[in-house]
Amino acid sequence: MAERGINATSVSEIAAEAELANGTFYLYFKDKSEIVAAVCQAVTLAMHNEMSSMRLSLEGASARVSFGTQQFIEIAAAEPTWGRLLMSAFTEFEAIKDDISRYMRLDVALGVEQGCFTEPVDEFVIDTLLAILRAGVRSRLDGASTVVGARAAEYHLRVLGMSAEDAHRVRLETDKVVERQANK
Amino acid sequence: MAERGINATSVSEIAAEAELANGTFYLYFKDKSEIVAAVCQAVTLAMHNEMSSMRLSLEGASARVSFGTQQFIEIAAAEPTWGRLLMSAFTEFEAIKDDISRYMRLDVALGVEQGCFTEPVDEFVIDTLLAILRAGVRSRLDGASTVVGARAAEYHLRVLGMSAEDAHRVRLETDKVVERQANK
DNA sequence: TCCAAAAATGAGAGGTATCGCATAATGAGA
DNA sequence: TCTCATTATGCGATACCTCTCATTTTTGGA
Repeated sequence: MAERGINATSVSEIAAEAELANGTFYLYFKDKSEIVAAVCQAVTLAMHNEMSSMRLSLEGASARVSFGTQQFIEIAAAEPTWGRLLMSAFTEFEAIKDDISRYMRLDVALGVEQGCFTEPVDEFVIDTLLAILRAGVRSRLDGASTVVGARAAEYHLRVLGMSAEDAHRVRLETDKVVERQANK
Repeated sequence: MAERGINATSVSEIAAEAELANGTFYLYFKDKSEIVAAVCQAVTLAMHNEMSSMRLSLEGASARVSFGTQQFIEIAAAEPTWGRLLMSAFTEFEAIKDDISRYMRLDVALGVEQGCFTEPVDEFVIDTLLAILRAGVRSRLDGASTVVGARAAEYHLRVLGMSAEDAHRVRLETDKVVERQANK
């Protein structure tokens, strides 16, 4: 599915791979989209694990948001096959939203507590941040440079209420950390 | 298609309505998605026309962006059938992006000229603004109040480099105009 | 050994997109 | 005005797909 695309992978193929008949597939998944969601959940979990230790080492919530955003985009770009799969699942399935936003929510809430974000943590801010993240990943997969990750990170901070200058400063500071992570 | 949904409308039905055979459909559209894009293009054009006179009466680019964003969301919410159609087309088809962003581009460029926006007008800002707009429409269609329109407008201005306070001020000022448009 | 529940099956209904072929429209030259 | 090659338009059988459902097979506790 990751290699040939979602549409090019038929349910019959999946069933055959599992040595089951076509119809049996539907006993385990409501429809084709549900298995895609399940795969994406695993992918996002792996992505979060890959960056969690470094993310948690950052004290400031704004730095965490900045780092998380850039890193998510870079990881997705480093594995375009999975990145693309994730993108196609992003809008089609509600379920995936929760998985991707889980850590984002925590960081944003922390930022409000720390006083660096003025925006309340509700469904709509999260949706907005996710939308920006998605735009960043898409752009990066389409060939844009690493700069889009940095910009997406700054946009996140701006939406959360930080001034353009502060957002820029925070993002510059996380660049070292992003660099360090890239060399791992 | 608007009434029963995209998926519930089969190509054969469309062809039958046009009094043509199934296969003939594909002489006019590459695939089903292409006719959806064409329909959406017409819808967005109608939406822009509906608000263009009021939008152009605003002098400041930031006010135009704020008004345009809120108004787009409200129009889409007022005609949920078309709004939903638009949303499903939004991510699936590149073509629709250009139609929706056409006027946004002009307003943002004007804002840079007027000095109220610091962000360069490139593909990625536009993608980001569109992503936020989309999140707003979706949220509104899912039952959120008119507040999401206002918030989406402020987020737009923040991403474009305005401080949270300035963005808020501009948005409050456009509220009267939005009100006036709603009563038309 | 029996049998109800659980698991699996595959035919079939309805969909999308393709393709080779048939027919209609066009327009340049005699 | 007629002819006819060329191009545009239309057709429907076909391959392959998704999802449903009546039916059959398997399983494991009594």
